[in-house]
Amino acid sequence: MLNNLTNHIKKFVELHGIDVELINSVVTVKQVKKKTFLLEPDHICRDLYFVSKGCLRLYFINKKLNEQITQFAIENWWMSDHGSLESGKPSSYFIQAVENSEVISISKPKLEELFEKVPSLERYFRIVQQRAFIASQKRIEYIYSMSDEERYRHFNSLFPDFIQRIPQYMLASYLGFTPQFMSKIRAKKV
Amino acid sequence: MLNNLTNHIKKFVELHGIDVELINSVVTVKQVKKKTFLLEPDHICRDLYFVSKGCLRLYFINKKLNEQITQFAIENWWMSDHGSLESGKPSSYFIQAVENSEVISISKPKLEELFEKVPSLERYFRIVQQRAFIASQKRIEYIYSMSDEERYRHFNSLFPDFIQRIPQYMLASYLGFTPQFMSKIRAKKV
DNA sequence: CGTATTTCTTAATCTTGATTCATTTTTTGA
DNA sequence: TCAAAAAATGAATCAAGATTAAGAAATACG
Repeated sequence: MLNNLTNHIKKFVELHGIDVELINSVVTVKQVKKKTFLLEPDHICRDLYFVSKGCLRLYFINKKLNEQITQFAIENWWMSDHGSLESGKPSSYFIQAVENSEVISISKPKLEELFEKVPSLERYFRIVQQRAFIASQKRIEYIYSMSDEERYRHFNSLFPDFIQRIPQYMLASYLGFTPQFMSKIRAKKV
Repeated sequence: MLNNLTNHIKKFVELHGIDVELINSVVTVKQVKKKTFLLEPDHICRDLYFVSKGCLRLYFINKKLNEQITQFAIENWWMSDHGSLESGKPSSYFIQAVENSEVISISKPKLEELFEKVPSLERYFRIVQQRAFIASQKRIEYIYSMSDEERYRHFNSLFPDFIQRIPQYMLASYLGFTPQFMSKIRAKKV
């Protein structure tokens, strides 16, 4: 649904009818099946993805050849490899659909054009970017102030329904420990 | 130097003479002595700080009653507790000068006003915010893909002159390990 | 359906970096 | 300039979580 995006934007800035049309004219809606890749390593990331329905994950393969998830995006979140997008250099990340999803994508050049035509989008993305930064800082704070076990329990209490949506090994990866350790603490809980 | 700020902004967006005047009319320059606090826990963070000279650190006291540094800011970096600034809730952080520094500060309401009068600042802060987010994500990537020792060596090779400026225990804190462990790997190096 | 693949669990052993406590070195400021 | 405080080092012991290696339980899908 195209409206999901512009409705989200309207929560932060005013949009006129013409703005909505302009935005909708440059984005594309994609239905992506579970396990589909939107980005793979060695490719330059050229798009921003807005999750209108479903769930995406961002991950890379670490030295021990395990998947390391660094981000999830669910409804109303943006997903991209901002590093690659900004620098134009090849990514080392995968972006993959965790569930069958609907994604609204916009290319970087189209977004730049939009900024000229709809200046209030600068503000929208400033605010969205700021929130992402705050969340990211909060995450670093948690990494440095809680043990893995504490962080697992904390995450559980904050996002009880999200953890139902994804396999446990993905949450273990996101939280930075092994599935085995996760089983251990879950067993303890009872 | 007031110019440090506007010169930095000009690297990202165009500013007219009048914009520069508007900006300079709402910011304040402060000379802060080493160890001075710009923010303390239980206070609401009301300002953004631009480091024109010197170095600031952002830290909190963790459960084990140790200082946990989450950010440094040197010349041309912004520093704030964005979480407290945005929510208006009390901070749990300290912002402290690591060296005698010069800081250009702007209050949140004044910044909001500025956004109305100088719209290109929206773009500037969007870009700056985006870079901060990318750096933050990169840091999370490093945390999850390197051992503490690797991260120390990596940080050393990336910022050899920065590590000269700060006490080692602060770097240990920032990297998330103890000063004792840091001594150990430094001793090993020879 | 029923088999193959994916996901989750258990347990034994091993490693990295924390903790504790003592000592040395460096820096600060009266 | 020298005493006090701050910062860095060292070594012994300890703990959280990784690794390895099975096996069990879910889920997907032909």
